[in-house]
Amino acid sequence: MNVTFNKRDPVYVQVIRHFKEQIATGTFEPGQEIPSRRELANRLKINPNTAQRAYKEMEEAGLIYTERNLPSKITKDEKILQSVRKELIMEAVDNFVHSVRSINVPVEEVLTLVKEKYESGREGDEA
Amino acid sequence: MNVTFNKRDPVYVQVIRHFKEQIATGTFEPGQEIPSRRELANRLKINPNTAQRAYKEMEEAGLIYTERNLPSKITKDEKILQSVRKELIMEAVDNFVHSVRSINVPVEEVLTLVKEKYESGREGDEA
DNA sequence: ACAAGTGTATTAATCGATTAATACAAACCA
DNA sequence: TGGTTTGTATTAATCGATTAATACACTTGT
Repeated sequence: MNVTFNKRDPVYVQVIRHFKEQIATGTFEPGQEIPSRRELANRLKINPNTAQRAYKEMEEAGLIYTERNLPSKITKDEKILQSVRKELIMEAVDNFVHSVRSINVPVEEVLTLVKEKYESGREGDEA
Repeated sequence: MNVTFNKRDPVYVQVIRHFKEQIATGTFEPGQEIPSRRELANRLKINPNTAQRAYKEMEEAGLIYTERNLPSKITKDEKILQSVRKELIMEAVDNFVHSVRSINVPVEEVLTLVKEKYESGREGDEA
């Protein structure tokens, strides 16, 4: 549970992003308990309401669920879990293609650059 | 000179981006005159100060230059002109690779998706 | 000389999302 | 039972970047 915040995006957005990445990589199991709002706030040194906001949006998106006032858990819905990965990928691809298209970069050049860049930092998996 | 603004990014940032794209694609020639601040503001329906801010930042970056109070012009420095394209591309590639790495997408899958997406919308050149 | 168009600088207002404060309700556990 | 921990809701404050208002200086062309 290590998150480094940039100051460009809102904290709650970055928290959501972090959870989505954990889900997409399979670090979170279906049904797994996640930290309480206050617990997460303590760990990340953020305001409890900010944690709450992140959790609330994730719950509305079906990523987590809450029964009574027990600690929230990762959804067990495999469809949703898989779609998280797909959506993260598609979003990245869409943004990227849009960017390079707007400056007329040939597709071959694009592919070469991506491949090189991807393989250049190839050790372990730092986010 | 057609710009569609989103409401996520500041206007002046989008204006700069627009000019950079024009430079990167060669739509602007070295030394070419560009619209005055007020003229641009009129065309784009934005505040003159917003146009000024965009121009000021572009001037600081060496993209344009101003002699006395004549209309500003695109720089003639080929080094800078070329670097604009390179930087736009590199920025896009960096962001993209970072995104897909953080969710462990294999490079082959990434390349395939980019290629497909890139070639899917293949007609004319809409930004 | 004058009018209209440049670029520039200083200062102020806006504006909205984000973050925070606080209180409430329910459940669990010792 | 009582204290602690859940989740939740409502409201308020903050906060900073972005945008806007205004005035000035200079040049050009008629």
